[in-house]
Amino acid sequence: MVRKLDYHIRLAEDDRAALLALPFRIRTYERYHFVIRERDVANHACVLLSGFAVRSKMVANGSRQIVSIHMKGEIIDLQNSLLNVADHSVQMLSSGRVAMIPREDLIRLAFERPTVGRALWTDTMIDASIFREWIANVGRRDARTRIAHLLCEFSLRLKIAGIGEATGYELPMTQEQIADATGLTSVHVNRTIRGLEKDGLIDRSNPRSILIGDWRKLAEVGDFDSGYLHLRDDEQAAI
Amino acid sequence: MVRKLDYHIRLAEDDRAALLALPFRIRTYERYHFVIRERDVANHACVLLSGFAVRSKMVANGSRQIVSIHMKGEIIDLQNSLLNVADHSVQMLSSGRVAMIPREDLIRLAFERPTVGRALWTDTMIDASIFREWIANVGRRDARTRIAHLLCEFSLRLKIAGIGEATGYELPMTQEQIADATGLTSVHVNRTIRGLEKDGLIDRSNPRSILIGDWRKLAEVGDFDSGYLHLRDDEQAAI
DNA sequence: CGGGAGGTTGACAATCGTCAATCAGAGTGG
DNA sequence: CCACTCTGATTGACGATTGTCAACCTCCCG
Repeated sequence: MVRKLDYHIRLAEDDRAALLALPFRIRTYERYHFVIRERDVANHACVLLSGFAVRSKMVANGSRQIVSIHMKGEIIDLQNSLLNVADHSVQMLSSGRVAMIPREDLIRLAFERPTVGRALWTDTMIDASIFREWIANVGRRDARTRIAHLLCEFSLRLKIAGIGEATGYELPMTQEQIADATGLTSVHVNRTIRGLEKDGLIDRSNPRSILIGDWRKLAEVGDFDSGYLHLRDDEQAAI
Repeated sequence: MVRKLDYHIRLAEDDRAALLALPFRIRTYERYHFVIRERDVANHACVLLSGFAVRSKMVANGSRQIVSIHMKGEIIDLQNSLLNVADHSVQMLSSGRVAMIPREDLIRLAFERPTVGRALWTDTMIDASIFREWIANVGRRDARTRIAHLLCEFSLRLKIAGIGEATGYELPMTQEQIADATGLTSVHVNRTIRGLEKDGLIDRSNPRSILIGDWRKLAEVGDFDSGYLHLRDDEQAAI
């Protein structure tokens, strides 16, 4: 988490130390367990220490929409906690550990140390930028493009976080979860993914991972422009 | 704007004064003019003083997605300015005035005065919450529900801002713009709106405004739950 | 009075969803 | 080791929502 916050706003040594000195409690969650549910009251900001998690919302007809996917090191529940009552659920995709930091301690730190505060605020902003891209993804792109876009985003974020390679990575999502993230049905996701495979863009011979044949080609199919991730210039250039 | 920031985080008199003392430059924009375009570098946070504006993104096939709609008093370009390079465009829906505050002055104030900082941060968070709801709206609801939801959100936000009534308001959007906000086509928006009219849910006898017959019924059709707007308890209760 | 933007409508096509059946693989208990 | 079960992937047939194309209409404004 410190590494991630340090990404845009350079943190001084004592800022890092203060972050690490925050009180916290660690909890382990099983796959598919909820860290928090819509409408609950949130008192803690949660940092994902291992595993993957999603944030999601339910709609009236019973279907759900995944609004973001998170990997280790990311802050998954700052938004709910600062707004007090949760407008979305946070659920584990795989088992993993979560550090829970009391809300007030984090807020105090944010304003005692402007650099930390600015880093947290920036993190919130980038979250919002990704939400905007997802609105466009779900609203204006066809199934093939949507899924390719999602795969590109995930591959790049994993690479930046030092968890995977751009050419392939472990994908902890079922096709139904991909459907919930892209606003499609699992059946259609299945067909679309098979189409991407047939065209040699991806390889799913191992059903729990993704191999990307030609990243640039997939990015083109997925109308993927990494600008919205607001990467640092050096990493932007390395894509 | 001060009024809006004061909404959740109670500002002291000197906090308000400091906000009002921020340097700014006022610009007037005509209808459809751009305040900022995707990929531009943003140096100013913009506050909408009058009129309406949208934020939007373009996708590869040439269509665009509106990701949010803004009314007077709202901060429309804080996100682009803090992230430096714009990931989306800001465009006027009607002519109006915009106050441009130098980014660094606003950031300095945010950390000099924690209360102001917390208010700005909260504003960012609520923006993000609305984005999440829009992802769900566009991803998982059918056309009728989507449009009804949009109309409900707009009506409520106008009411809270003291600009309109819940039962009816001026709607500065063409059907094509509604289409871009809901991920539909203007033709389908037209048909869907006519359907809502036929069922007596809304009245568009004046094409530039919306009259809502039965708010609760429209909210039900639109699967609208105001939780994601994070209203204050008193106003939440008054719905 | 002409031009243009936006609204309305119809016919038809395409994408995507629904329903349902089958299959493959992992874990479990006997 | 072998049923048994459960979850998730796969496939086909069919249907529904939504998009496309194109025409026409209605204002509003210079």
